[in-house]
Amino acid sequence: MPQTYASVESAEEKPSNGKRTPGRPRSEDARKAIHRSTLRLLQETGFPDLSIEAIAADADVGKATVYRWWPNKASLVAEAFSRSADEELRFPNTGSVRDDVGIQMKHLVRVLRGRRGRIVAALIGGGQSDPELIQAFRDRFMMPRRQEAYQTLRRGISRGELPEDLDLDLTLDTLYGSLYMRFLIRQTGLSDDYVDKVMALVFDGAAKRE
Amino acid sequence: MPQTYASVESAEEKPSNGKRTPGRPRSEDARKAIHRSTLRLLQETGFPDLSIEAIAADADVGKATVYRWWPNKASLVAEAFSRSADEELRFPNTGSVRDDVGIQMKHLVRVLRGRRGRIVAALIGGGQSDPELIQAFRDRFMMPRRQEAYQTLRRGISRGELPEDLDLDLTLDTLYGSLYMRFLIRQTGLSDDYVDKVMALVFDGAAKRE
Amino acid sequence: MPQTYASVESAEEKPSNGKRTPGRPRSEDARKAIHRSTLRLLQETGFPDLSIEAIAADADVGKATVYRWWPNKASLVAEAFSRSADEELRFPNTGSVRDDVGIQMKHLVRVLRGRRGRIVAALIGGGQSDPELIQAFRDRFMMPRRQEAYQTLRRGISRGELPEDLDLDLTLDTLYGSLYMRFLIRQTGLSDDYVDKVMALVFDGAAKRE
Amino acid sequence: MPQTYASVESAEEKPSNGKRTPGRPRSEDARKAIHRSTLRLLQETGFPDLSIEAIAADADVGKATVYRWWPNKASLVAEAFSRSADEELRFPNTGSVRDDVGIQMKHLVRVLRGRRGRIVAALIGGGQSDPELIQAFRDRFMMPRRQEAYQTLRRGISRGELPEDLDLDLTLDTLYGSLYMRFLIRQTGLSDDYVDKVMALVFDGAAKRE
DNA sequence: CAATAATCGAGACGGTACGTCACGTCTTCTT
DNA sequence: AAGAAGACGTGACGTACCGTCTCGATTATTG
Repeated sequence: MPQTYASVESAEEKPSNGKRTPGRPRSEDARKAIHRSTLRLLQETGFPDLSIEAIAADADVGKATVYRWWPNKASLVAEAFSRSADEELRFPNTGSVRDDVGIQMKHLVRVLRGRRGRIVAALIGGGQSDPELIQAFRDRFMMPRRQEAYQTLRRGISRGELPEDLDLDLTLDTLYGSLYMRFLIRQTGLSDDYVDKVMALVFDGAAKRE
Repeated sequence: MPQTYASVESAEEKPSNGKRTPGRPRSEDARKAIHRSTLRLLQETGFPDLSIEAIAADADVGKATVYRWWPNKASLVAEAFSRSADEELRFPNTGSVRDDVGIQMKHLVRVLRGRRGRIVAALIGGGQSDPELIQAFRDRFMMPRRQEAYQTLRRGISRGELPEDLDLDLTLDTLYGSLYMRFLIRQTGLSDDYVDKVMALVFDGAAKRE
Repeated sequence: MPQTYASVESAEEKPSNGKRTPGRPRSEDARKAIHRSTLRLLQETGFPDLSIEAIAADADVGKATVYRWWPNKASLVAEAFSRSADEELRFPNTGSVRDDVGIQMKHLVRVLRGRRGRIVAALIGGGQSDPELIQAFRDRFMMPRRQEAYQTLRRGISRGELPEDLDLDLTLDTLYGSLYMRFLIRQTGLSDDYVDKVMALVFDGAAKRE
Repeated sequence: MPQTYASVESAEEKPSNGKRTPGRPRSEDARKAIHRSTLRLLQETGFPDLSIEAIAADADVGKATVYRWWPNKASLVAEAFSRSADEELRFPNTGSVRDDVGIQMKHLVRVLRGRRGRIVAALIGGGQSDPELIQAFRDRFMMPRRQEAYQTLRRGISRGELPEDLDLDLTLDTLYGSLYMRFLIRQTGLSDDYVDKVMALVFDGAAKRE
């Protein structure tokens, strides 16, 4: 059966050796309709109230078709989300680390405050009780961006804007953790202005300079 | 009806104006047994798989008794958790802001990594699709601690350790956001050592000093 | 406890020996209100959907007050109904058996077709699965009338209108069974005209006279 | 949806127009097991104490399967009963109306006094507060027999045993009403001998012949 | 006049069954 | 072989009543 976890972690399904598998091929229409319905219903109801029954009905698809290709709700949501992943969260390269990171953080703020924010919240929220879901979120959404973030910070180091021994993960977890704190828990005060203040705090420090 | 959310946000149930409410009084035994079973089953199964059916059975209580006093699973968990809320997360007063905050953060790290961490994760996770639950978490768990945090930071300001114009919420969201980033999303690297490094980063800044 | 079956079969509760029992006496208001609510709700919902919860609420009475005085729903309904029993179903004495019985049967038809018919149907219907209820119906409603019917038929015999060896129960069961057949099962065609035709059939016979 | 009352009144379920309905077909095993359990439990407990929960458990069937096909307990019982309906209540053709009707009435007496009597009582009793149930009883149990009864009486008319203007429904309601009076209300005295006496009374009349 | 006693209303209690919903699996015909 | 359709057994949902209980308050008789 193809619904092993490989299909969640990588989008590879084809054996890609000349021969095609016999029988009716998988329907691309069904796959797309399921993704579309998943994302739409996820925004409306949140992860725990999202039912596969409803997805199948909404996508005009048999329930068995969903179960044939995805082992559980989490992997379906993770895949649907990552397919809709955006180019708008790429890091720019302006010549200034602070600008590069600040610009990207503001893009993220826009995403989180928009309608896709509900999906991100659903993924992280659902992930608290579903290890595979949070894993998928990390692998498919967070890590690709973090790779770029590393490069951006390293450019800053090589330009002398940041110290050579800077702990990249620590820095990024603190910068973005500040955003997620307001997004997930405080659920208020998440704005471009806040990004500027977080940047200033983390780069310059809270303590009084002597 | 007592099952409004007021009863979750404040522990006040008694009208306490001379007259008692008529009818058989609420059973304290039942309330305690329900709390106990809730916390126990929550650790065993996680929030989404926690069923009120199971709680009632485990507590030797009628299902209706649960529904009579709590409008949903979320509020029940929130209340049960906050009743077990800890003295161990108080802020000390050592004479140094950095020490005070650092010590408290390390206590929090210990809680999050321990068995009560599952409950915190369940509350924040469940709260992503239940506004009342995250509200309850903020009001009952987070805010009491934050009040102490404000005082601790203000002591630091008055002692000259921190600048007078310090944005308290910004500072705290960044410090604790860094922890929650690793607790909720990265799910790794949460340690006393990490607390020290976050403290150093936020207080002294990431940027190279001239 | 006073709720033995004596209290259903006879309305006698008072010991009626000079001494009154100590303590607060039973409330007549409550008893009447319960009877009233019982009959009203019985018409609205039928016996199986009649709940003691609803009766108590409707009568502004504690549930325990109902349970204190009646052992079950059946006895409550039977008593409430028999208290409302009518003078309008007495047998007249016109000098003709056929007239006497016909007039009474037409009165019964009017009762069955009216709003009290629902109660009779509820009693007989409920009695099919509750021996005490059908027993109460027989004892309290049917038998008092049948006693009068016997006398009416016997008057007819002594006047020579009916044969001396007439089986009274057989005759009455057939006359009234014909009505109840249309009331309970066929639920149509129950009218004064039908009474006349039943009378003619039973008194004169269906077979062709030679 | 198939669970309309049409499916109770007529046994027709198949559309039987060339095409089958799509999807997994209804399980005949489940249907039979539910019927069997219904009849068995009905005899044991009576209609009001018969729970669909218990039927489903006894039949090793999901509760939803019961609710999918029957709108309520009443229709389930009615259908289960009518499926077990008997050939033993057919009218014979002996050449004498009185014999034909008498024989059939005695068969009915045997049914009512036997274990299937409880079911008949449950149907008529339950039907007093459920119009659809009594309707189903009439349509499925009573009317088929009454059609035969009409023919039997008409044979008697054509043979000159009965007058040409005989009111068939009146006659049958009176004959059978007499039996049901003793079955439903008096709950005593229902015997073959009683049938003979009812026959004599209704055919020859109660009044004294001149 | 106080003490005693049974009632009253109110309403919470542990239960049971309700009828619904979604689960994940299955069985059919069609593509 | 995959598709849709939809029935299947399972089990939790939240609700309604069951009959019992525990309250304070009320209303009588008894000492």
